[in-house]
Amino acid sequence: MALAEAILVCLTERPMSGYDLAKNFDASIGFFWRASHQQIYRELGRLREKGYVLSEEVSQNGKPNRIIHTLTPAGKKALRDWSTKPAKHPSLKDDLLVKFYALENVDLDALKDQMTIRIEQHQTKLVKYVRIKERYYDGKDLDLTQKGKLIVLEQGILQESQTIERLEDMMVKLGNL
Amino acid sequence: MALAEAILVCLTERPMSGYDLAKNFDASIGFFWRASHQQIYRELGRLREKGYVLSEEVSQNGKPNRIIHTLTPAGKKALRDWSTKPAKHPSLKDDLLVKFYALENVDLDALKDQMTIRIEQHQTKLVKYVRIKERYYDGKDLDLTQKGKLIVLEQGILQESQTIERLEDMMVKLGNL
DNA sequence: GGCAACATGTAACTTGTTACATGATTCC
DNA sequence: GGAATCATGTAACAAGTTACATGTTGCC
Repeated sequence: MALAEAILVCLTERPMSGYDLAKNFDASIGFFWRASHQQIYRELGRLREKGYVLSEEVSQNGKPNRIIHTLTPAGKKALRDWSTKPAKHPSLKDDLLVKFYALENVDLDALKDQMTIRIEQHQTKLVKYVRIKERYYDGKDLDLTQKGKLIVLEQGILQESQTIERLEDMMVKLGNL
Repeated sequence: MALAEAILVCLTERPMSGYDLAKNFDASIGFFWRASHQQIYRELGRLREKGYVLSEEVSQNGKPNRIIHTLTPAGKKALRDWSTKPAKHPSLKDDLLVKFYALENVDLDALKDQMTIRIEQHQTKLVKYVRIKERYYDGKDLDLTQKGKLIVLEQGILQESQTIERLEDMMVKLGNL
């Protein structure tokens, strides 16, 4: 289970509230590990119990109070330990490909529409990644952590553009049946 | 939830036992939808209750009895209905990329080892796909369903080889830090 | 005799999703 | 006045994992 670790990874950057984390999981780290705010709050509770994070309430003028979670030395150690354990193969589950597996029992027009939507989703992602790269990484001096993030970002950019190409190819094949 | 539908899709091909389905989820359809035998048996129970499959015990000489599940017309209809509903974005969760996100808090040598293993896993998959294509699809006359499977298979082959390239590129970058 | 493959399941637990619940501030 | 964003959570349920449980046949 790497949700715990994904949260710890986020907190290496800076202490954050559950809300901040949820936004992060919608943006940066969420590009390859998605989690809802409910999951994050539940997991934060467990991390607190284990002593991997320290949670402190901070009052803000006007706005509701925030609870800021800070990575503890124990949390940092847990993260390093986890990093040495073998990575699991990523879980793959794709509706769309399942549908291709029984073309005779499927609505082909609906499938084409879904392909179009899927392609657009990947294009949106691609644009997002490229913008982030240009804004935060291009032409900057980077430390080790930033270099790691850049590697992932560049791999994401490649992956998205290749995925789009493959989906477009599938669309053509679907049209020529 | 598409596990139910993935099972129904498998059963369009031919009636099968839970054991057969589990093997299928280890091989063909499992390339983009993984499920354990426990999940499959549980789901088969539900599909039976809904009337989407018909389950009949068949005795075999010597071997333990098998329970053969057949897709019903209601199941076929459910499948077509499902096919028109929007596909979900595939769930992405990748340990390995999470680890890249906090390079300073991670064991770099261990990470490299994990990358090597990951690359090998994709190579194994690639070989498997290519063999299946050669053995069952190349130079054959194909019906609609087989054509759909071939499309997925070819997209899988491309995906795997591109993934291997990207991972190798990441390895090089990791070495040059 | 032992191991792999065949064959089907239950139980306990962890993860992930959907819906509900509340309340403040800021911008239009 | 209404919508969006900020901010935190609970409850119920669905899906996925791990461990347990049992018994056969066929091959070496």
